[in-house]
Amino acid sequence: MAGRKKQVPRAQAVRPQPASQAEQSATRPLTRDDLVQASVRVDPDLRRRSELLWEDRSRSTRGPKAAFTPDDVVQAAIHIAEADGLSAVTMSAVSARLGLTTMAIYRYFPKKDALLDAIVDAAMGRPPIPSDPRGDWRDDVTQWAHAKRTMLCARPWLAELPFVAAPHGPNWLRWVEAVVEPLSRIGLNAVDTGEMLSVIDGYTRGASDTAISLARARARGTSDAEWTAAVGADLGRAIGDPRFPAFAALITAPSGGDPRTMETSFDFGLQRVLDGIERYVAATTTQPTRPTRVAKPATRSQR
Amino acid sequence: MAGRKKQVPRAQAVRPQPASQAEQSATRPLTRDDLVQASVRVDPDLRRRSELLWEDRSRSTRGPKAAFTPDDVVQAAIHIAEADGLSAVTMSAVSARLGLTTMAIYRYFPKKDALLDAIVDAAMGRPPIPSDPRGDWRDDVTQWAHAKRTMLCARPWLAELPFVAAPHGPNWLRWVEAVVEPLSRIGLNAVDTGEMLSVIDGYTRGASDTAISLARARARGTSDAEWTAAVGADLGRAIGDPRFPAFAALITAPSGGDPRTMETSFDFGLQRVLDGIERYVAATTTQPTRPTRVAKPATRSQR
DNA sequence: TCAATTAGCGTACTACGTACACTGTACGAG
DNA sequence: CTCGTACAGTGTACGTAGTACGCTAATTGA
Repeated sequence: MAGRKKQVPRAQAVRPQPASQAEQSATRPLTRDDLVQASVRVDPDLRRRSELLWEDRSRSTRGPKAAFTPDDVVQAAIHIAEADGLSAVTMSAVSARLGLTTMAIYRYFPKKDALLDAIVDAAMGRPPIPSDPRGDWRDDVTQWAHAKRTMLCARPWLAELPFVAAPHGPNWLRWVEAVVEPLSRIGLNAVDTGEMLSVIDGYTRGASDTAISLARARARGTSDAEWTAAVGADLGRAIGDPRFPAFAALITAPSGGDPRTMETSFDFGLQRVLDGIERYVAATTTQPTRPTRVAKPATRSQR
Repeated sequence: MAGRKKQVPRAQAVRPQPASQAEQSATRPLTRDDLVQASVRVDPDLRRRSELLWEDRSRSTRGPKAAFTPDDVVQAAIHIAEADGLSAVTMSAVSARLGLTTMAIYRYFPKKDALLDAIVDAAMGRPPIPSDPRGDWRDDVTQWAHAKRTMLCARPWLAELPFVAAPHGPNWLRWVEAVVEPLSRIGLNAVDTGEMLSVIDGYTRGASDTAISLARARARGTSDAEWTAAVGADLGRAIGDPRFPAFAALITAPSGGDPRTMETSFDFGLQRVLDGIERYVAATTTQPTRPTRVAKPATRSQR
């Protein structure tokens, strides 16, 4: 009943927020400070899901002993997801794997959403530990990005979940911490450091999509040849279509004997991103009075 | 029956591809050329879904006239998604909106998957048209990235779909074309142009996540204050926790009177990415014999 | 000892996707 | 003009998933 679907009455039209709130960040733009403010009044459903990720689940000793821990349930669900994909993770399947009946799972997680939250966080695992605090931040960030990409590719079923809106659990914070630490070594102020975090994490997740798609196809039993054929067939529709001349030229151009694998491509792009960060760092530290680089949308601010 | 779930038998263990294929891109690395190869033998289900996106749906004149077009169905579904979220898009709801019974939808789309594919492509809409071919590529790419981000934020329910594995429809190709065109103006070779495409699109999608999350909260009726409180409450758990010192320091640091909105933050990061690309362009064009920049993973290749 | 608390079970209800058979309609070949 | 073919939409029914609710039994603090 407390689900978040259909909270809005059907009669309400396309624009759920008529005029009371900004639709983009126009009238009341959200700033970083807003995010840091203390929580006052939160959607109780999300609140509960978040708490389930963080709270210590060992309160009462009364009653019969539980046969499993919440983590056992999560591991069972992850096992099913690895084997048969996320769609096979049903409450029945998870309980059956533990030798329980369907409803027993609800003693561990009140909703399937909450279980999925826990699965996401557990599946992320631990990030690599950065080098010593005197190491080169660029090496550590590179290692982090590759590790995150590898993690995402190893669990392609994670991409089937709405990654964005899930509550942030301990492992999520661990991953963030592992990249903020080297980024903090750059010497930028907090705001800029946050921007760099967004750039690197954004690139890492966004640019891993193709590899994730391949990994998912493999997990489904599709051969690499089949996958490339399917993707190639879609992209190939651009060839000869007058609507897509530039893209058609791109994919038909010879690669010139420099075949790059997906991972080296990822690394190549990552180094460009890090180059851009370094250029900013150089410009900032050389010139202590950093100019405010606020750009109007769709307009290049600075180069 | 033809679904892609449970194709792999349950007994198969965690690693679905034991030794026949490479697990990462180690033994048989996939290169860009593989993608361009002609299609031979493809998953018939995905094949069909892709064809439904491209084929001309006006073949036979026999039989009764259809009351709607496939696009009418898609628009009805999109309307429901905008109003009540993606979970409200059921076959019943879509047909009811058109004044039909549930099963009538299957005359237009054989599976819900196929309908969702069409919804995704239609919801992407048309990209902005690049400036004249003599314009600055950087302006056009910046405009494109902002437009894509705006598009994603305007339809936050798109993020609930597994964006990655969906077939690529006409609008998807239009968006790609719209950014490949200015990228082609840089003067890089095809391989490098493809890399830059990946960098920019990856950053754009990945770095839009927070804004999408906010947009989704708004669509659900959550106020901005509630959303910031929820996110802030999660992030705030880092404060005081010895496991997350760097991140705690980051979010507790004063912003120094330079509050950036989400959109300016996005643009700031985008300009860093474009800086990195420009730096590479400068290095490449100055020195015609471009060195092969292939990095081993987790190791910086060049700076 | 006993009352409170809680693990797991069984039943039942709802919603959703969709297979299948059926009805009626419109066109085109004869 | 007619009639068979092809197709739009309907109605029914089934399987699966999530989960509300109440029950039983086990465990332990008071």
